Amino acid sequence: MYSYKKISYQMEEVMSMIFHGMKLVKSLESSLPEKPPESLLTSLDEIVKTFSDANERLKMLLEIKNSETALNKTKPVIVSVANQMLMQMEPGLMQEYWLRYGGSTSSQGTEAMFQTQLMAVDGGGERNLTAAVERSGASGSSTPRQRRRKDEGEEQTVLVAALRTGNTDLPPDDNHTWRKYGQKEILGSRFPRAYYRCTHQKLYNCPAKKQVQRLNDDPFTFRVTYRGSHTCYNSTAPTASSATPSTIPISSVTTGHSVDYGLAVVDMADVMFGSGGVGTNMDFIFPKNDPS
DNA sequence: ATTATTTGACCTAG
DNA sequence: CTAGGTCAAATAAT
Repeated sequence: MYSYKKISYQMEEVMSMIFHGMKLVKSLESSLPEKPPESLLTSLDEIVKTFSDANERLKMLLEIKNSETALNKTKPVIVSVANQMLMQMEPGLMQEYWLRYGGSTSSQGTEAMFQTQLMAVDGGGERNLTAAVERSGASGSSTPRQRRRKDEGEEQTVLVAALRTGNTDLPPDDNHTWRKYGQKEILGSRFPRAYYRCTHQKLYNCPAKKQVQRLNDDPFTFRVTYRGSHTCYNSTAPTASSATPSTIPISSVTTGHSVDYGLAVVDMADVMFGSGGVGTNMDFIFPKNDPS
């Protein structure tokens, strides 16, 4: 049996794959002129495979979803949902495609990209759903645990002020989701150092980590050190309107570069599958503020 | 029932 | 050996 948590988690993976695909497209696009045919082929292969995988995965998810909710009206709508999501996620990319492939007012380019994949949903490809979904089964119990190497790329240190508002001043909140995995007393520091890693480390090897250390002299300030940039595309939405920086950078030293996407994939999954209980609310098709 | 945090053990570079 | 970083089992939170 599948829980809904599981499914929306799977949805996250699908969205991540799509993001990755789009990234590949962009990178190909920017280096298109000076690309030798061989490497062009390689790039295209990779892109096709990425989207194809996402397509397969999405098909399975929809099969599951449809079989679990006796209702059946999702299919025609999915395309527009995908479009809507893409517009939210990558307006820039959409625009590019409109210009290039002569779309009209609606998002033709991207629509075309996805139509092929999503139409296939109707084709009722009977697949072994269970096999692919519950893959993470038993493995060799004694893996000689690989140890971390030294120096994992860039490093960025930021000083942030603790929140003055009332209570515990501990969690400075950037726009990523972190999972604490350790805490250590540091020699010569009055306060412990906390270790976090990206929550979506599982969504294939997102290496992002951070350390949070309260300053000795100024307990109202934290030193946050970031290591590795996110390869997951699941930043929590920094909505343009809600510019409430709960975290105030005082100063920063940067040696790296990171990409931020506008909307969390997690939220995408919620749009499509809802975050609530099982089999409820088929209105997930429309935006939250839909009048109806 | 799943996901997150806590915390001592464990690991590795120096 | 020590110090800092990470793992993972127990525990808490949702």
